[in-house]
Amino acid sequence: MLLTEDVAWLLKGAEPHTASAPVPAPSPAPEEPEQCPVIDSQDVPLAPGSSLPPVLQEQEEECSQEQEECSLEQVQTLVVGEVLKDIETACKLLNIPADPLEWSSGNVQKWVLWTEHLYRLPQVGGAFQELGGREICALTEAEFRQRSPQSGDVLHAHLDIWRSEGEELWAEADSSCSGQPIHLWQFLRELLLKPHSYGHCIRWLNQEKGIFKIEDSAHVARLWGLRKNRPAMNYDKLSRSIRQYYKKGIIRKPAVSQRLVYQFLHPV
DNA sequence: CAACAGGAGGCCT
DNA sequence: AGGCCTCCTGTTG
Repeated sequence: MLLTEDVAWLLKGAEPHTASAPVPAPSPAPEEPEQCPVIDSQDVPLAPGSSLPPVLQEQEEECSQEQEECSLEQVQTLVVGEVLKDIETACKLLNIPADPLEWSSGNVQKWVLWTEHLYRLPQVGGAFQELGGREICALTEAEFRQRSPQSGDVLHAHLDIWRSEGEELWAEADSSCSGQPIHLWQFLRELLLKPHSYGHCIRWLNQEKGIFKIEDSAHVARLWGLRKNRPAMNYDKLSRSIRQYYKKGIIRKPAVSQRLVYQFLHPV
């Protein structure tokens, strides 16, 4: 969760047009028109499972010495790749298009709720109700703050990232995410695969054995409810659905039963 | 008191 | 019919 937020500030500061420039249309990257769609960051020395911050620090130190442009570009490539993956995951989990311009008012509401729960922002209530994707994208940061004095600026920053990354993803995400309904076990696995985003509410105890623990039952239930459009979802009902998996051999209680700890039977 | 187990009925695709 | 959602009773730590 920290990562993406750090990334938000990093991107803001690193972008050529800083601060509140009145950007009318979602501005694609002004440079490198051809090679930017490469999401896979193979040229970057980063192990798949390793965390980002140490690398960033390393790069930034180099930045301050010399080769500012080159290092900065590497960092941006790295960061953009991570952000793209995060957005892609969120799209799948929320079942909304990656491009905010395509959002319905329901999608907007979902995104707001999701973002404020993911980053534990103060709840904005209906501040953005009845707004479609195009409308919320047209709002300035000031208007965001006006509608939500407490978290409007953060929401605006996140929407900015979605806007700049969205159109690259929407074709791919559209084909992969807006499909059949996701299963609960798939949803849980997706959360578990994004520990830096969801590790505070669900995490592996032993990934090899598929054993995981729900750290914040109410939070996980809320996210599941958002995904399924079930505002009344709670852990009591979510756990009942998990229990349905017992006889199907998808999830079980581990040998030593612990509260809020479950185990996938066919780990992947 | 919250998590846990599981029956039963309804709803939707 | 399968996969939940909802509501329920009862048990357990």
